[in-house]
Amino acid sequence: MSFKEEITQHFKKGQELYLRHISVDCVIFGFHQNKLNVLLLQSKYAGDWALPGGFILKQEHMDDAANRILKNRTGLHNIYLQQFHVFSEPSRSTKLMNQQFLKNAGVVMEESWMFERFITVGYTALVDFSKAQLIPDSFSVACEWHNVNSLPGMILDHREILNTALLQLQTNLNYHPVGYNLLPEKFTMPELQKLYETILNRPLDRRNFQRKITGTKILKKLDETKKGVAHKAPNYYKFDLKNYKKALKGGMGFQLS
Amino acid sequence: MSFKEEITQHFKKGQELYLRHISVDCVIFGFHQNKLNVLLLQSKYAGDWALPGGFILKQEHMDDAANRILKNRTGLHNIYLQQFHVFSEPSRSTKLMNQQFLKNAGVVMEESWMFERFITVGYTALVDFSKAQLIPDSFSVACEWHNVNSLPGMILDHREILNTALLQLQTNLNYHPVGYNLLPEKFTMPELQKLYETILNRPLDRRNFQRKITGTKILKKLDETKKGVAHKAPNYYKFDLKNYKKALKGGMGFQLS
DNA sequence: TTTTCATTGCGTTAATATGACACAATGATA
DNA sequence: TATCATTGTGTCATATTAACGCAATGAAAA
Repeated sequence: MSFKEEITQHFKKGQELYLRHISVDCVIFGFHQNKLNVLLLQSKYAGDWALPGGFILKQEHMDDAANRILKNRTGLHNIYLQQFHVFSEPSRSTKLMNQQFLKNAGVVMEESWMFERFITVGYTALVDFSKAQLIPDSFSVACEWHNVNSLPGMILDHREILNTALLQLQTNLNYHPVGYNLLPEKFTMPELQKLYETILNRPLDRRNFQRKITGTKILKKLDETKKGVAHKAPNYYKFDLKNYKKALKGGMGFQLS
Repeated sequence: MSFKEEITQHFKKGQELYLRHISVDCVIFGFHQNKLNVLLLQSKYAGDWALPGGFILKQEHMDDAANRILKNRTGLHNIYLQQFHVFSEPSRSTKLMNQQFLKNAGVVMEESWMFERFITVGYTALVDFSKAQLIPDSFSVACEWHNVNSLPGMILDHREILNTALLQLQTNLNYHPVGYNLLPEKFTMPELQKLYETILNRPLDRRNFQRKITGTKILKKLDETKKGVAHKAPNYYKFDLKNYKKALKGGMGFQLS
């Protein structure tokens, strides 16, 4: 099936499958080798990059739609994924923009549910870079991680959505724990600190960080040190899942210095 | 025009006017005489109470829709009103529930955009109880303030929406100022404290409260004391609007004891 | 007029949290 | 065996917080 046929099919089926006017866009942050990346798709014909997104099935919970999108792009599931903001600027997408996209694809349509105005709900997640199996959707040629400090051109208001998510991630770092399903089962304190530093984009005091994190009780210290490393071997920790999840809801309430 | 005609008209026009599947519900808190109230509408035929809500015009920003609803119910505008959560449970409203509502109203319709599934965006605001001119919408017999501690039966998931808003209001109290367009131009420290205590539903230490609020610089102390009161006359304050708005965005960052 | 007294403004103190830094222990590498 | 970057633990001055004391105020009571 050609792309033209595929997309035409998709557009027709979509009208029956999805709620109109509403989309979901996911800002999926990935952490790997002390870099904070975000998952982007390159549009087959627009050239610019887009957040992984999609629509809500007529009988689907919006959270499930977001999880479905995440799963389809990365193979990951059971990830802490949460809505953070609704973007509803009437001019955020226009009929002309959407038609242009199709024209580039060689498809001519006068009317479609896709040409109508969309309000989008932003979701954000933090995943383990290395565990994700990236798969582009049918509109895209590429599905890649991009460093948040060097982002390519992006479609519509996706840059704004991304910035909002990043700001929110940084703000929430003081109140909500981070790291589960992002770090390996066992990890060291310096590894956890690097994660925080990468998100905040600034250095933290090693000793104060340890004191504060330890104070939250979200960690369990293991009777094991990392092997085969130069210099003093750091201790292994794992998350105390019970307290971790409690902190996810209730907050941890400390300020990072 | 009878209600039956009116509602039939409304339903037909709505299809042209509004985005489908999306609604807005406002949790409008009102403060008056040291009580925290919330604005509710009583459905003409359902009996239960509902949050003031509505739909988004085809070319309207969602924030504008929320402000329009607030304005229509209370006459108030330029109020700090913000989205706080999207409620998208597929079963939160059903065709049967909506049809039943109409049947009660004596209107029989087989199909309507109103019967379709709705995702609703919750907005929250805090207004001056006494400045609001309450006006029910055409679906409602009453538009009244209800104390948050004694709420009546509510339709759909409106109770859950309200609870979410209240929790969020309490949580945000540590980071965002409250009181502007809620207290009179000039107010006393005990009055401001009462507002905080009412929202948090617990007493605060008078002296520590004053020290912390003063520390945020959102207040300007006036050279004037309240007249005609028993006991020592408290000083008047007003908000330093510049710092207040800065704190609205950036946060104040203190914990209330 | 004088006294009473609930309330306000300002201050104190102890406990706790924070930011900045010191130092010994570790263990692969030189 | 010595080196040395890194880790674990601790110290200390300062800031913040929670809890409370006390004199000043001024309408109401005596």
